[in-house]
Amino acid sequence: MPGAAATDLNIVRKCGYPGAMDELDSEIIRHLQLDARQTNRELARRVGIAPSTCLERVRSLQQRGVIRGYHAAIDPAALNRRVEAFIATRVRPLSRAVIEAFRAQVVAYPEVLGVFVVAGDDDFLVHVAVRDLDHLHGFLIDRLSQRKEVVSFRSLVVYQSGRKEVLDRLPDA
Amino acid sequence: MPGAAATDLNIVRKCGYPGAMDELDSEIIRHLQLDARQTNRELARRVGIAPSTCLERVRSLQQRGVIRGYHAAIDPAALNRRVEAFIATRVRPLSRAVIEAFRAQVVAYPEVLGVFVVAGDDDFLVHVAVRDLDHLHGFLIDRLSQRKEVVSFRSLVVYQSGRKEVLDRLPDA
DNA sequence: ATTGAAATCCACTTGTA
DNA sequence: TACAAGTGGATTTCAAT
Repeated sequence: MPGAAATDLNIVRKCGYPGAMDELDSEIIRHLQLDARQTNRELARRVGIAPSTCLERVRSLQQRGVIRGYHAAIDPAALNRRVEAFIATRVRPLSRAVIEAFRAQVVAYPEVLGVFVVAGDDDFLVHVAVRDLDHLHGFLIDRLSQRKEVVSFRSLVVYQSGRKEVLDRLPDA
Repeated sequence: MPGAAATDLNIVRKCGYPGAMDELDSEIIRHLQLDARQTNRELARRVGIAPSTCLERVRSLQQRGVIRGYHAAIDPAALNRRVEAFIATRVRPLSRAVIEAFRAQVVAYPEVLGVFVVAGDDDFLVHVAVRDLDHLHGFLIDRLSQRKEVVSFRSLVVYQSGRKEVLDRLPDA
């Protein structure tokens, strides 16, 4: 069926995502970002479709990888993490092997929230949340400085942070 | 009852969080970070308590603000956001009013994932996710450069990112 | 504070348009 | 693909320890 195949490809090209992502999917995603634990009935009512239809949509979104998971957001203070920082880090040599090893091993440290490989003067941005400033210092000298590939770093301690919980789909144009 | 008050204060000081956070709470939180949509029965079975007890613990954690919410994680590509970057930004004057206005208004831009007020050479780290490099450029010149308080910025485009989904509680010692 | 049972509500499946 | 109904199962409440 070449006609159908062409249509599918057009949809993929237009939306930039296989499986189509219409307005209904976007609405479902928006509501699940806001509250992932609401019942399927609530969700269906809010987006204006039947519960069974809604359930099918959600399962499709999960299977397509659009929905990657459902996570509880925890107060950092309850996890004993009152100090948050980004650590801009430079490593040498800048080879694929070094970058990959650094990324994988650093993200495994319990203090680390995430590791970003970035373009610019710095090679990495390491996002950490630790108990206090003493423990940040401890992380820097006991973990980061111990690594042979690290040539320099500087800390950007976070005084305030404003994160967005619900992200809308950006327009194609 | 001064004895009880002293005990409560000791608990607060020791755990760093009012309401106590024992091992059971930590286990519940760990499982809910991994999968926020699992049923209460599953969760209860995994931590080894009765479903009704588990429900009570979860509700207490919510009421105490330890659990802040449940959010679905969405593939950025499905949201038409294939380019991610941090933008280190400097503003002047560095007054409380300017900082607060910048933070509140910039986080409201649809491209922005989060805004961090940081210590160091840069005043802010603006985390964005946009359609492509052209749109990143567009954000920089149409949004950021338009703001009177912005004196300079530099982009750190993210090539790879590794984020942690489950955060453990750090030890008190 | 934790538990077990009862009642209500929801998810999942099947059938149909 | 979307909807409607029925069944099995889960959530929630409540009484008791």
